[in-house]
Amino acid sequence: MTKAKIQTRNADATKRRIFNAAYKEFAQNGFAGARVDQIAKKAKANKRMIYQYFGNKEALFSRVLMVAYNDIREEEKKLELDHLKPEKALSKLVEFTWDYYLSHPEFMALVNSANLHKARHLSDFSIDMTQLHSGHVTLVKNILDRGVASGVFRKGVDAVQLCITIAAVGYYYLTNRYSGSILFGMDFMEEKALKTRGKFNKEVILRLVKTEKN
Amino acid sequence: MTKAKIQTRNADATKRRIFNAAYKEFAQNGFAGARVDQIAKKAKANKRMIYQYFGNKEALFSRVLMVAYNDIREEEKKLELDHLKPEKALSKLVEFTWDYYLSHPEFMALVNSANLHKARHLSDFSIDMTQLHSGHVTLVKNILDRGVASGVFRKGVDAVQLCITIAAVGYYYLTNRYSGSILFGMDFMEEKALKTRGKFNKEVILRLVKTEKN
Amino acid sequence: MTKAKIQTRNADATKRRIFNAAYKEFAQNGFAGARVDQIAKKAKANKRMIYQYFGNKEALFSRVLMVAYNDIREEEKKLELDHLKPEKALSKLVEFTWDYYLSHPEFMALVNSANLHKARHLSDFSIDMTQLHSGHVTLVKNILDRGVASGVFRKGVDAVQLCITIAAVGYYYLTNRYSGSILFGMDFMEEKALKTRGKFNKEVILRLVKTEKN
Amino acid sequence: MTKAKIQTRNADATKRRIFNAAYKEFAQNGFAGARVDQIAKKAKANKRMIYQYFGNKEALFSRVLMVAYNDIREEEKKLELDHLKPEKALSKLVEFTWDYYLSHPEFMALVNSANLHKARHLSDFSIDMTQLHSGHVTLVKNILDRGVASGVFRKGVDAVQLCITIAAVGYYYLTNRYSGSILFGMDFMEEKALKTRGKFNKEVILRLVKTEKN
DNA sequence: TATGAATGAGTGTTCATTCAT
DNA sequence: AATGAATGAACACTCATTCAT
Repeated sequence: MTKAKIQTRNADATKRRIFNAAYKEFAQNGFAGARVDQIAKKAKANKRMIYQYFGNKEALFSRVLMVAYNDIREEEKKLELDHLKPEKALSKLVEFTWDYYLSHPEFMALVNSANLHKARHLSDFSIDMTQLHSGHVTLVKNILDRGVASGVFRKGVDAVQLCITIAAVGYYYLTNRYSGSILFGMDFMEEKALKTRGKFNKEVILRLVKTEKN
Repeated sequence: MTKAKIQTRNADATKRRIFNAAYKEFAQNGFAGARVDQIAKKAKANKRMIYQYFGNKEALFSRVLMVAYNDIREEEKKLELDHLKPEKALSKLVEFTWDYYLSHPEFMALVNSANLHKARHLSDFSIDMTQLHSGHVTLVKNILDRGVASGVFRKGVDAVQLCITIAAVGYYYLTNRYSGSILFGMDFMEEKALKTRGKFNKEVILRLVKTEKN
Repeated sequence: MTKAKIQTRNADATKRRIFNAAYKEFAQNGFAGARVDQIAKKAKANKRMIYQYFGNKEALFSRVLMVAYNDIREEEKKLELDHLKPEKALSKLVEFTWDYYLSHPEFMALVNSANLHKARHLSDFSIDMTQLHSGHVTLVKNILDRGVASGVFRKGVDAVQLCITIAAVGYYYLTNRYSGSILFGMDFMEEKALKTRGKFNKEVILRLVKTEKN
Repeated sequence: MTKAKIQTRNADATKRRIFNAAYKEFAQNGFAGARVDQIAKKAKANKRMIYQYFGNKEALFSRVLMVAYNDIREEEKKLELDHLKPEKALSKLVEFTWDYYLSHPEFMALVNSANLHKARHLSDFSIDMTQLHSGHVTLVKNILDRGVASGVFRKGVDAVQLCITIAAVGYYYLTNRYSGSILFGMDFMEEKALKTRGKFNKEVILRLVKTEKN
């Protein structure tokens, strides 16, 4: 193994450590609240390396956002929903979305921060983002179409609006879990409460698309 | 003969100007990104006055949050939904929620920032907040109960989950309007898109609670 | 009683409250550490009054210093040492000095602060101060002279140096009581320790001036 | 070939420059009156470096105090008083103390400031300080014991009280040199006056401990 | 590739003092 | 005689970024 390779490997490792640290720091504190010093410290890297590898704080945040969005879609692909019946497929997607948010609360914090800054950190990768996401809409649209064809789903449900709603019902509950717990006087993160909400989400979506029984 | 007070040497007016400026600054930049200097400048007040009247940045943010939450409930009360038929009442509430978020995008930004900080700025007023909000849940619960009694709504829908969902469908769309516009490749804030979403929200909620036709 | 008189009386009372508050504040925090706001608060007076009555922070400090120096001499006069035998008189003076410092620790703090600022706050009253103090030296000198005349004190002890030393032995112990307690590993302010030191001071001074026995 | 390091990019040098500047600034203005900006300026260092190397203003003051106390003891050790006869040793110690205060007036200013703050800046190093100082007491005690053994010193003189008194007679005169000059109407720092006082101090201490002649 | 030292603009906060009534 | 509102400069401290090695 050549020296160049080792250096590359170390460089890659450093870069990855910085990225992971940045991911956490941005998620915990938002873009404005995140500290470059803290990222370097968490990454056990020299601060200078951050600038070497990522340019500056803003570019690093952009990078983190892009990867974050990519990750969720990557996971989604693994579901292989095309093999399932429409109703089951949709139910599983709602469940997946909820579970993903639940196990990746940082994702929501990043998205919120991105929007506070009017998504300007996304605009560099605008095209990639749109393309990446179109797969998601197509996925939902396919399920819907199959459901309509088999008569279990009603016609006329817009796929984009459905996508948004699937995300909304879980996202809102979880991103506002702290204020929610105070306002509603209950622990939003308690196991039972989470189970209840997870089930409720599926009901919201399915009642929205299913054909009325007769 | 008393004259209308000039803006100078008027404690109440200054306090109000500071508050309003803070409201905007926090909404635009989040808690961490907000600048006390900027608030003073926007309020055309001396920075010292901010500390005189509100203590410090954190207390000012707490105050802003409390008022923001109060405002939305105050507006809600004006709807007088008890006079309306259940279905109409619920529809109007969904519409109101959507319209309120639409005309007060700062509200969502504030709530997001509060949650980024784990709602610690709310905990000072925890009790007031809970009480304030309980009225909201009761309102929804009354509509639900009336609907069940008259047979238009199905039994077993949890009022709290419904409250959350009513908020969720509008909040998510609007708070993530910037990233959404990029991801879905459409302008989320375009008039037609807003109308479409507003209508969709109502459908989501009503299909969730309505009795199945036969 | 006329209105003018009441106002005067109130004005005097306010002035006195301010003065007393300033005395404490300067003693507790030194000149630089003292806060005008705090003085006003302690005095339950409007801050503006401080400037009305005393000009500014520096002038107020000057005033406090002058009164502080005056007070100790005023108390000293009450001792009527001329009626006592030289040895007894000197012993009583040492005791008085120690007791005064002990019961007026603020005095030492004020003097220290004055010296940190090179006594510029004293220079306005330079002449008064010198005159005031000359009485003190005279007092000691008289005791010394009487002692020499009666053979109990040796000749050639300088009155000024004696004055300084009488002050020094108590002042140093008390003004440095906090650092002293740490350095010497004992509580300088404990009752027994104070008694020991008080007695020691007298021994230092008397052995210094007394004729050698034969 | 190594070259002598330039002052820039030299952590140790910068740290030392900051320390020295802080020493002066604290001595001149006390803790409260000292300005961090001024320290940076004097040290020709960036303000940020102060925080990098010392944490904050309080910690820097603590550090300065500790070193200041250490320095005087370090110098004292060089005297090698054990080789001298008791009377000579004691006389030399009094002289040293006086000379040290005279050539290090900052030391007294620092100690005064530390005591104004109730020595809280010393408490971090409480144990070190006590231990450091115990050497000083032992030194004096040894001289006393040797003197008693050889019959030149009387029995029963407490070493701690003696230590305090040796310091007191010089410290008081010098720390209050500005007010003293005004009160006593003479220049405390004039060469002759200093000589007189230096001599007087020795007399105070020696008369205190020496055996009465017969 | 990597590092620790350094920077200047800025951060929230507090100060002594003055204004308007 | 008295007040509360207001000010601007200063305060301790921190930021993202760059330099020298």
